[in-house]
Amino acid sequence: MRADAQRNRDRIVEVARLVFREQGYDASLDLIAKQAGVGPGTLYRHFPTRDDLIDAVMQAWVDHVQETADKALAHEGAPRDLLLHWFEEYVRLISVHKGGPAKITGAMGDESSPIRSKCEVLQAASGRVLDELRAEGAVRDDVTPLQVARLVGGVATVADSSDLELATVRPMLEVIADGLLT
Amino acid sequence: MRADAQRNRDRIVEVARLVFREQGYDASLDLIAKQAGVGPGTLYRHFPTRDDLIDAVMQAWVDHVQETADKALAHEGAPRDLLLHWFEEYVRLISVHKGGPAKITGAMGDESSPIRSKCEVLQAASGRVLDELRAEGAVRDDVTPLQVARLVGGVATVADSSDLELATVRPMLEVIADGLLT
DNA sequence: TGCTAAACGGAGACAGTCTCCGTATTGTCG
DNA sequence: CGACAATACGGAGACTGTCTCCGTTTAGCA
Repeated sequence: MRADAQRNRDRIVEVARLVFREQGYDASLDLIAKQAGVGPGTLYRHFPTRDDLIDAVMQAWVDHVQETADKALAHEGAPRDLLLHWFEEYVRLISVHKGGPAKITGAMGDESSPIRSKCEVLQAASGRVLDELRAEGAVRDDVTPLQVARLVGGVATVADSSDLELATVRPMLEVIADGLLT
Repeated sequence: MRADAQRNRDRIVEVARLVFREQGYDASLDLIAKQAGVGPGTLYRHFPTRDDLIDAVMQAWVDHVQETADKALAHEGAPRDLLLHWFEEYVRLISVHKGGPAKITGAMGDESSPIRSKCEVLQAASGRVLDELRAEGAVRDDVTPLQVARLVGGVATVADSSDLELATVRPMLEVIADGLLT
């Protein structure tokens, strides 16, 4: 890629990150282009679809997911606590941007979504936690990690769109955790 | 209301029902107006917001909810079966239109949403089923009906946006049911 | 029949998406 | 260094959807 193209691409992603955080994932792309000091054409050439741009913005977020999963795994205590703790972190992780939960959970399992690659990291992290517990025989094994991700993602989606407090969300996560534990 | 106004209103609702079913709740309102043979102004006077129109469309749906809840309650069998059966019906009920689950679950508990009145019927129906089971001491009582509605609504939202089969959804509902049962 | 309040409808302002293509910049090769 | 592809830019503008304003029409009543 030509140097100027790279520069512009970086600037667009940087601006998009800020705008998305402020206005949610449905912010105007033309506005992002303008704020980045480029024409709409340039933005659309680099990122043909909105999802492509979101995908780029999420790159940084991926590292954060990895780290959080590591911490959750290091968490000492009863399986229920570990599970609940991870669920809470999971909800927090996918809720950093307004509309994030729906976006991410919807993309999960959708082969054609460019966001999916990012979801895989999340799913992998989730899988690690689940495997850990499964090895101890603490959770039922007739439910796939993907289904668990969707269950928790569903709660996060509702919480996001209804602006629910963590205190309201926790009992719902408890239900899922209890339903999962053997 | 003047007779011609009533006629137009009815026509708009009727057309909207068909269009929403086909294209989902984000179909073009101007198109609905055109199909109903009225100007956009007329549509927007009757229904200032999209939600107001959706609300009107849902009126018929409410009766259906009532009826389904009655049937579920008449369902003989173990509490787990009753619960699971109701959950499946619940998902089906709120999924009749594309985008319905997100719309309905998001409106739940939002005082200002015009759709909420319709959700109340759903919540009431859900409450009846839950109360029935609670009376038998079959389900935990530290979770509110609203939270249950959100849990199941979350699953439906994900299922809707990911086009999941009922077979994929059922295990997720089982998790919730098992987490709820004492 | 004539009047008035109510209702209509469509032109058009506005905002967002996305593309096309003339112009400008980059990097390479003689 | 200079010229020439190749690459990238950007913005005008087509298109779609939302929503409003206001001149025109109509229903219903006296």
